[in-house]
Amino acid sequence: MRLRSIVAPLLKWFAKNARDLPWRRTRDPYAVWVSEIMLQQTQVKTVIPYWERWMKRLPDITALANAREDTVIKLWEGLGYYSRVRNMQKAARLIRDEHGGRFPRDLAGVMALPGVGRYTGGAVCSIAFNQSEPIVDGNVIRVLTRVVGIEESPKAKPVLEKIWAFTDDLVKHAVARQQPRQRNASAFNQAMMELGALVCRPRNPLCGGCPLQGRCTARKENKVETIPALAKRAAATKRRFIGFIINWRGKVFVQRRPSGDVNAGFWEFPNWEVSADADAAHLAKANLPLGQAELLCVINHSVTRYRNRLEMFLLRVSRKPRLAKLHGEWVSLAKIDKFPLTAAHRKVAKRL
DNA sequence: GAAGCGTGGGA
DNA sequence: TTCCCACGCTT
Repeated sequence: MRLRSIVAPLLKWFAKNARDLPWRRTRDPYAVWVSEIMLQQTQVKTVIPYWERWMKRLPDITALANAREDTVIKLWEGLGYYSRVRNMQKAARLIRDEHGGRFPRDLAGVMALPGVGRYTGGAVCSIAFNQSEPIVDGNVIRVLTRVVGIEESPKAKPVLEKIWAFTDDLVKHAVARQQPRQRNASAFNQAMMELGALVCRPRNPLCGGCPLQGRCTARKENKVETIPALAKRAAATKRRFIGFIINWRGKVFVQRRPSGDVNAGFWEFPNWEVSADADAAHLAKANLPLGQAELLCVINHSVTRYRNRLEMFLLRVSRKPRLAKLHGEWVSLAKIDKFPLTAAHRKVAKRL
């Protein structure tokens, strides 16, 4: 197939242009897996310090499996998608208990871990073990739709399956032609993603520096700006929250989100959702003591399709209030940094 | 303000 | 079984 002719120039380009990223200096499947989970949701620049801190504190499966949940969650604070970090610890415990602590070595075994799907399974198997498993992420989709000139939306199932079939063929071709001591399944998969990240960017791609420019249909037909076809986005919903910093003798009250909830295990200041158009009278009826509180700040915080507005009030009390219905702790401001807070509440804490 | 991004749970 | 969307933060 003609598409196979992209493999050689791509590998050559990658050998010269690959970024020196910390997780590229290891083939430890645990380290690769940690980096892949972090990279699913966050850009490289942000992930680097998180990955380095994580690997220092939890250098292997055993360390992660045996760590306290608080420790693990704290290491993830600020990355978002917190169910993934809980899945990672579940996976580590599963490896400890069911696999004798040894990371699974095949695609089915890796994909059986919670939080690992087709992409991450293929990434770990190709990058850590150099197995010729294909991977398709946003970068690969962009590179291939452009090179091949696919104008239909890659969200459509048959289109996506076609892209998986292309990469599957390409990674096997890359391995078939590899020289001894080369790691071409690893290099090919990373090269596709690296090209998407550095050259074949979503906007303003650097076609002039692309090793595939002579083979790219989108470039030839002047469709680089319209391929891949964008999906229409769901409308955002506005939500409004009222929260309190209850300050008693220099300590503030924080509560832990229960397991099963969004952001389970994270801490936050007491807060409630109120209707978007609630005014002071409505809030008074809800028994919220706004009268004695001063507005500290308003945090606008976007989460997936929600535009959240969090109004935080400062309430100073001289007697320790009985907050029987709220399960939480009084912490001094100096110690608030030790608690994993959700992003919006971390912003609030920074204003204190 | 819009776009980007894998997995998994529920429709 | 297949499809849709929640999940969170950054640029």
